[in-house]
Amino acid sequence: MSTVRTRFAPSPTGYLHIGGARTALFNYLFARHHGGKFILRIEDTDRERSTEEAIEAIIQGLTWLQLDWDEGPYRQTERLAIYRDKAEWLLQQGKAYPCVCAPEVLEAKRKEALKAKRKPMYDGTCRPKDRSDAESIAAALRRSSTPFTGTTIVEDEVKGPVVFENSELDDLILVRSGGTPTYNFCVVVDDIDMGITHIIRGDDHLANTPRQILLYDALGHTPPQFAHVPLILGLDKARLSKRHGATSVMAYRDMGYFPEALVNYLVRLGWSHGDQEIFSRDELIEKFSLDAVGKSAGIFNPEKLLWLNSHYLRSRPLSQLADEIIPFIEAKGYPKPQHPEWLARMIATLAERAKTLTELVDLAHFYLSDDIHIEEKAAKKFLTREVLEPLKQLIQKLAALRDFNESEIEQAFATILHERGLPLGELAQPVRVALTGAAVSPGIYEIIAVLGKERTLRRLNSAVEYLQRLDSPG
RNA sequence: GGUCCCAUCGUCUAGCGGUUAGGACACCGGCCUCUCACGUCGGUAACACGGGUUCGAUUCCCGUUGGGACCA
Repeated sequence: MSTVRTRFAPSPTGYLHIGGARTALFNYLFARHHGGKFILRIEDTDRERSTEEAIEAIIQGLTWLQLDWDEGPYRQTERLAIYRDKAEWLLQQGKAYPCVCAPEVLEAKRKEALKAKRKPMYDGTCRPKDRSDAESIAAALRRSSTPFTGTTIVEDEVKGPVVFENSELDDLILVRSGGTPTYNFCVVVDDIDMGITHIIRGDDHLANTPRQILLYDALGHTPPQFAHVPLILGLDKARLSKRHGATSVMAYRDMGYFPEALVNYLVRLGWSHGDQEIFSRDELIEKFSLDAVGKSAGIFNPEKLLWLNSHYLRSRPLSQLADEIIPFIEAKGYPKPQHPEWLARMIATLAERAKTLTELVDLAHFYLSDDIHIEEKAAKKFLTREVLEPLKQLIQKLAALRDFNESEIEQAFATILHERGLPLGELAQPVRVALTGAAVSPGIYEIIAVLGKERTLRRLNSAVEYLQRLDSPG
């Protein structure tokens, strides 16, 4: 019995982006579903573009999403000897040959082919006509085993069988003249070496797959199962990239998103399970399968992600939110609240109104700071002469409360309203403006209770002063 | 340009020959209500086009169109 082994193999040229994260997620879920292993491999043979920071960033992203891997990170740059050995072996087997064509010559031929509207393919100049002996491996190596006829079929788990004419495939470069192995060669060698059973990757790799299959043959191995998942597109239907806004996974963390929400969003972009929208991690592992992965590319929809995030925000335990919100409070420059319990009470009034942690902090401004700004429009509409007396009365009543809790506060309001024959709105709105600076906020009693007697009275008193100034012109 | 992939509401999708074409996000309205939000009820909105196959096509096949990817 062969256990399932999948891998995520990013090249460390930048942060972990949305598309990569989904590929990693699918690999992770598939492995977990089958009780197999999920392997992380860093494809850093392109030394020009690979950086240590990028490796760190990718690891950080995967960690944040809790896509934990079982092996690795392996690094291709640590495996160069293996590629060299394999190349040598292919050479000895007569399945590869040295190619000494000068890059300029190849380039010229390519341009010529393009001009003549022919497919730019290697013309096989260095291909051994008979059984010429391989001299130097220092020259670029090309695989010579590409058949001229027949077809190579990719039996894809997502796309179904995809047929390629072998005549369309040319001999590909295995090792460059400088001695560095090429991408296609390394992937195959690594996937064989690491016992990968299922290659789940973006469908931008589909066109490379037939050549890779031929390489598996040359190396004497059966190819693994392939599953090419569609790419994620931006709003303009072009492949998702930086110009479509935030594409870095960590940027979403910084914007106050939860990893659960991002995972839930990404998994549903291209995969479905009937009508279900919300999935716990365990459910995903239980239900994920490749045959429910769609064939067509999906457009990244930030609004749905936002909705999912608000869902997770609302269903999160308050104590956890109180914990998670602190860095966001500090990032906005507010003093760090000293009492987690109070913070939890504050969040309780706000949670269903916020979609992200960042938004939660913004909505909490009047709790977090006493330096509140009263919106002019709101003041004009609600802080009018008529409310001066009711406001004064409210201050008295609130000041007299022993238990400053919601029901006591509500009682105080009720008494005043009853005595004066006022509807609640006529007192609640002015108080709301006085306490928060705006005409929109959580329920008035909860605000007052959370703010506490002292801060409430201070703000109500300044509102009274403001109203008295209105009354004494000049 | 060549090769390959793809095509259901604006978006993500269900559908696997016979459905009033379902759900979700977004949008619009009602209800709830101290504002906002949540919640709830309802609404607008899709099978790209043309040929076949079939008693019957959203579904199967072939084209067209459109989009995407790879090749440099």
